[in-house]
Amino acid sequence: MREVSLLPQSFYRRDAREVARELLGKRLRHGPVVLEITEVEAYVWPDDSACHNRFGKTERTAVMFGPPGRAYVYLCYGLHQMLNVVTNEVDEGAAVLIRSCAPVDGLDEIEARRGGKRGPVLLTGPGKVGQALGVDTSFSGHPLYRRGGLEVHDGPAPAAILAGKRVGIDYARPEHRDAPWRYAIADSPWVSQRAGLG
DNA sequence: ACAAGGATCCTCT
DNA sequence: GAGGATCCTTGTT
Repeated sequence: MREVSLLPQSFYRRDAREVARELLGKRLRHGPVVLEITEVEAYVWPDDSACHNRFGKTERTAVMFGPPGRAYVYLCYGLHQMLNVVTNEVDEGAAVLIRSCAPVDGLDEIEARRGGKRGPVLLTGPGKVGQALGVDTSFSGHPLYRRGGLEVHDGPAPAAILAGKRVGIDYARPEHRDAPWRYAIADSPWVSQRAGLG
């Protein structure tokens, strides 16, 4: 790929919604696989009844309350590895969920990990991103701003961004369930559940 | 120690 | 559009 251009830890030390919007177009890299981030969701501090921080700091969510710029990976429905990026200051539990990506490099590896599938179905959904990238809960706490292993690099800013409601959080209070904290690159085919984005 | 439910994906209809 | 897979985290007893 191009020049090494890791995002600094300071990039992540602010509100999750701001980090989420700016992560669009950036690159996730893990070994031969390089992905462009195309869709994200912000889970914010301090008041968000959809966020895992709603029970306070627990064993699982402790990394969310730690330093920004680290991975927060958790298991969903017993089988999906969900990759998040920790934001905000220490002791503030917030993160950005990576929902969809587009392939940049390592397509053979991506397709192999995704069962030989082709096209947008490869990477449009958070469980798919985790599988294609080859991450699991053992990556939780891994610093993304240092070289080695899973990394986040700079990338071209998108021309236009769409926002909409977050997906799969019907249990949250209305003001959080309906908040437009999901962001995607406009006109990208690599976006899940396009309905609801505007 | 237990029961409940989940920031999803795939297959089939 | 509906349902099952699959197991960990959490709150409660």
